[in-house]
Amino acid sequence: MIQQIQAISDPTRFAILSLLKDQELPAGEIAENFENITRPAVSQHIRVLKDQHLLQERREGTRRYYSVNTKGFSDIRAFLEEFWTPKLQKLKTLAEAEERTKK
Amino acid sequence: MIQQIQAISDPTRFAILSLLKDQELPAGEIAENFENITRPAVSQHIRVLKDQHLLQERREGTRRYYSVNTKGFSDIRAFLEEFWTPKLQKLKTLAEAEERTKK
DNA sequence: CTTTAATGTTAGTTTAAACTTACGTAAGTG
DNA sequence: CACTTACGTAAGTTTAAACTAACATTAAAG
Repeated sequence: MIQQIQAISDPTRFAILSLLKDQELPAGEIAENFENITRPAVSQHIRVLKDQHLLQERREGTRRYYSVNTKGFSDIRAFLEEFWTPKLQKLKTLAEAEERTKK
Repeated sequence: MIQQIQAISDPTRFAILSLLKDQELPAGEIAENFENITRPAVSQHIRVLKDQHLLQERREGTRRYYSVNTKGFSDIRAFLEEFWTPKLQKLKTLAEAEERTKK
């Protein structure tokens, strides 16, 4: 799961994901969207994202269309939910710790 | 926002966040939880997380207690929600693309 | 006002990973 | 079956960031 977060954290891969958020595109067109990055580099990033199940592939002749795999984000989401949702136990622990240091 | 994700993506920082999920701890005790990492390294990681507003600090004498700043996760959460939530427009675009390649 | 405890900071080294160049492959086209 | 198109892969280089060792700081205690 940490590997999924690492996959997302790279700026280029983040941009690729954002690009594919609402559409599917072939690898070549994805590369055209970036001026400062070559096609092979994009290809490698796609591989990383695919390995982490964050992208899915659809083949059509020589073309390979990529789109975001919504389901791949569920683990990351669940993890972040734990940070977002305030825990009663946590608040209690914080209060106790504060109490202790006052002594 | 990409910097927040990068902050979380490092395994050591990820472990620190997990450790502080339900409790606050002073820097020294955080470091004690990791065998293969020195105290200065932990200190640097704390700095990165604090810069990205993912940790908050409470000073008590010479000690500095750290805990997770729930609010700091809101941007990341909002971003991931967009991937999680299936978009009607997206499904439409995917269908159209599929149609086009069949010609 | 020196001393200690807890922590932060800086410089320099090591390590990981992103990128480029060159080559390989697989599916159509004439 | 040569040729092209669209893409993937591998080797090697470059770049970024994690780590260590040594020094600095800040707040209490004697």
